[in-house]
Amino acid sequence: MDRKLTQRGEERRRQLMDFAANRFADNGYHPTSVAEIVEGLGVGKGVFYWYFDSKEELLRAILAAGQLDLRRRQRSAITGATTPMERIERGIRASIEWSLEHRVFFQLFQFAATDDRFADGLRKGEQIAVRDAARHVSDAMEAGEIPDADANVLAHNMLGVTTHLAQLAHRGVLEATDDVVENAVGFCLYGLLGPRQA
Amino acid sequence: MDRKLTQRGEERRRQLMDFAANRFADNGYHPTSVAEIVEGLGVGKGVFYWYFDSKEELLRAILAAGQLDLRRRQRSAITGATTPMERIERGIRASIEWSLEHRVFFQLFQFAATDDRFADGLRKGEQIAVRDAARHVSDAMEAGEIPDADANVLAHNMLGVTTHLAQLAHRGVLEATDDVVENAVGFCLYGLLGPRQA
DNA sequence: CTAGCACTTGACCGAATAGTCAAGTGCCCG
DNA sequence: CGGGCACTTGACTATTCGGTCAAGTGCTAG
Repeated sequence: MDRKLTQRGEERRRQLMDFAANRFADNGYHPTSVAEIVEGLGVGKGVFYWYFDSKEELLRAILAAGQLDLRRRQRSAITGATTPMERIERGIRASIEWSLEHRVFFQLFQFAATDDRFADGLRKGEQIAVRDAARHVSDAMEAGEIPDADANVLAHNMLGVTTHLAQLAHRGVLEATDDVVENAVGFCLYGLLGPRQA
Repeated sequence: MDRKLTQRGEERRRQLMDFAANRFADNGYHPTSVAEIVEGLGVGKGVFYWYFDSKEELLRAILAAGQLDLRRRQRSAITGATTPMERIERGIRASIEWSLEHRVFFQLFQFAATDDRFADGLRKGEQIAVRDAARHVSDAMEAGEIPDADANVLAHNMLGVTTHLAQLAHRGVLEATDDVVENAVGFCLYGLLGPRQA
C-alpha cells in the first residue's frame, strides 16, 4: 500500500501501527483482530484498510520500523570507538539496551521469527546487523586482539546471549541490573577471547 | 483430560500429538485448525475432543512431552562426568544436539515462549534445567575452576548461545557442522572462564 | 452371547474472522 | 465559494473457527 498521505494521514497511520504493535505484543498477532484494533482507536474498519492492505502488511510495516530504529541505534553507538573490540563491546551494549527499552518491538521480533510469513523479512535485517558485527570480529582477529575463528558464528553467539538476556528481562525471570548486563557483556567478550594465550 | 485409555486409545492420542506437533511447527499454532488435524488423520472431529479438552491443552501436552524428553537427555549426558566443567560441557553439547534433532519440539518451544498462554508452563521446565546448570557452574566456582560470578546469569547466557545456534540451523541460516558446534561450545566455556588470571 | 464401555461419527452451533464497499464527511486549494 | 480528493463510516459477506452432542460402532470381559 503506497498512498499519498497528508500529515493527518501520516498521524493516523502511526496511531494504527502504535496501537497494533502493543496489542500484538501483549495478546499475540493472531488473537488480535482488526476489529479490536479499530475499536481501540474508536474508528471505523475502513480506516484500517485505507492505510494497510491487510493485517499481515501491518505487522510487516511495524517490524520494518523496529528494525530501522535498532540499526540506527547500533550504528550511532559504535561511532567514535577506536578499536574493533571497542566497537564490538559498544554494539553489544547498544543491542541489549535497545532490546530492553523497546519491549514491544523486541517481542514482535521474537514472534515473527517463529512464523514463516514474517521470518524472511526479519532475516534480511538480522543478516545486516550480524554481518556488521562479524566484520568487527574479523578486524579484531586481524589486529591480533582475539584468536582466529569463524567470525560469523561468533557474531551469532553474541546475538544469542543478548537476545536471551532481553527475553529473560521482559518475561520477568530476572531483572536487568547493571551487574547482569556487565556479566553478559563480559561473557561475550571472554567467549570471543577464547583460550588464554601463554 | 484424564481418561482411561486402552492401548488403542494411547496410540490414537499419540497420533494426534504427533501430527499436530508437525503442523503447529510448520504452519503455526493459530493458523492450524482442529478440523485440519482430524482431517489429516482421516477421523471425525469427536475423536479430537475425546482425547483433549481443547486445542490449547493439546499444545500443552506436546510441550510437556518435549520438555520431558529434553530433560532426560540432559541428565543422561552428564552421568559419568567427574568434574563440574565436564558436566557443563556435556550438558551444553546434549542441549545443542537435542535441539538440532528435534526440530518440531524446538520450534514449538520458541513459539510457546512468545505466547502468554503457554509461556508459564515452559518457564517451569526451563527453570529446572537452568537451575541444574547453575548448580554445576557454582560447583566449578567453588572448585576454583572459574572465577566467581552470578551462576544463574551465566547459565542463562549459555542457554542463549545454544538456543540461538539451533534456531539458526533450523532456519537454514547456517549449517550446524562440528566446527560450528565446537565454536559455540568453546564460546560458552571461555565466556565462563572469564578474565585471564595472571 | 451379551452387557458395557472405549471409542468414533459428522452434522450442527454461535461466535468470531479478514476483508469489501457504497455512501458519506470535511479539509484544502484554486 | 466550489470542486475534488483524502479520509471515514459501519453494515455486510463469505468463511472459518473451536467446540458440542446424539447416535452410533466395535472391542472385551464376564
